Amino acid sequence: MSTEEKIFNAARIVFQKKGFAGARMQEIADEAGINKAMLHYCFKNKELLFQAVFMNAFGQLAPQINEIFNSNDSVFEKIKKFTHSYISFVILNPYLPQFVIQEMNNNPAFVMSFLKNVNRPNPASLITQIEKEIADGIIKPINPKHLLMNIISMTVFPFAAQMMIKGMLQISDEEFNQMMEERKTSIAEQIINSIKR
Amino acid sequence: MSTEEKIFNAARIVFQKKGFAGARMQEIADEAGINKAMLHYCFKNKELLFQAVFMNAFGQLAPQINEIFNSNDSVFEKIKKFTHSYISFVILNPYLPQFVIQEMNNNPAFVMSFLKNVNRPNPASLITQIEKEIADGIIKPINPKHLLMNIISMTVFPFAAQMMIKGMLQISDEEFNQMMEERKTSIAEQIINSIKR
DNA sequence: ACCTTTGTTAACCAAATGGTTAAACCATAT
DNA sequence: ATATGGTTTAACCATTTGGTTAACAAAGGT
Repeated sequence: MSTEEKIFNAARIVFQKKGFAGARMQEIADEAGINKAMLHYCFKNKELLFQAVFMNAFGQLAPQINEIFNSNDSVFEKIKKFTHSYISFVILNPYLPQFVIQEMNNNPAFVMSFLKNVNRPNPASLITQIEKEIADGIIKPINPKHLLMNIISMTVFPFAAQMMIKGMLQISDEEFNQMMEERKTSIAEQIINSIKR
Repeated sequence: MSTEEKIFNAARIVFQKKGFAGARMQEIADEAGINKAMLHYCFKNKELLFQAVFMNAFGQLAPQINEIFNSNDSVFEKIKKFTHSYISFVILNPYLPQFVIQEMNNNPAFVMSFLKNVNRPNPASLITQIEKEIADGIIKPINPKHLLMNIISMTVFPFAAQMMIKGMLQISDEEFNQMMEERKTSIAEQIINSIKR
């Protein structure tokens, strides 16, 4: 593994755990097992190193989602595939959702600007499809944006608010993971059940 | 308004916007319009000032939720009341959810310890009630913890991930607020619709 | 009037932190 | 062998940041 990769991986770990403001360059260097000066040699400064990590994190999520959003499946099929593949992915990267959400809220300017350039998750076509299936009588009338919000909320929130959920429902790590496995299918069932004619 | 109150309010604003690590004592002092030394005179140090703010934030949420969770209403009634009152409250304190979630994730040790002492949102009795109504045939069979997770997710997530939601669905502040108004009732309808016999 | 307690400030301090530098290291081509 | 180029490090630097101090003001009790 090249030094640049070692740094990047270390940075990902530290930034995702502590956020931009809470992360320390020294801690990233230690995690990577190299001298702090190398961080600046490879990535210029904290800001740019962070951007590399953030873009990468976001870049992993977006295309996956778009692929499903823009396929030829029915809405029900898309919901099933989305929840399943999203949860599978996030189980392997549990810090990602909270990380992205936190930094988007803490630095709206930077994020909003880059949301216009990079290929962001774009639900536009899915929204038209939902409207069409409503018109065709396949789905009960509902505001498509609310429907999307509900799907995303149920899927992402338990990961983003992991500590709160665990504390409140008093569940262990194992039980949590098992519930997330169940949610791969249960969320779609739940949603479809409430909107199908 | 006493100096202590001025500091506390300023601290709430700054901490909720930037988080513990991102907040600067000087910025809090400026926001309060007083000298930085007063922060330490009144609250000893950053840690304690933060704890005061966090406890207050959490303390505002918990009892409100418990009141509903532990009332004599039916499950459906509780769901309606919860979503309505929670969203009403959070519209007035939009930074709260992300703040609490962020700091719980960034500092699990501190939070978990205090979750055992302070009266936390306790859904234990609601869970038994759900099990009973399932047995009575009022509600379709469902894991009560998943049901709770779904309710909380749909209610809280749009506020916690405000920037992401706005960016993704391309909605303005006004449109966002209007949707949150709609969700006061639509979430409960959605959920009840999917679990009622 | 005078002392004591409380509130408030400007100036200061030590530690932490992001960033730089100059020298050393090491592979490779000549 | 040696010069050359990129790579890596220890030591250093400037600024920021949480926290302290000592002086000062204001209020209250005697």
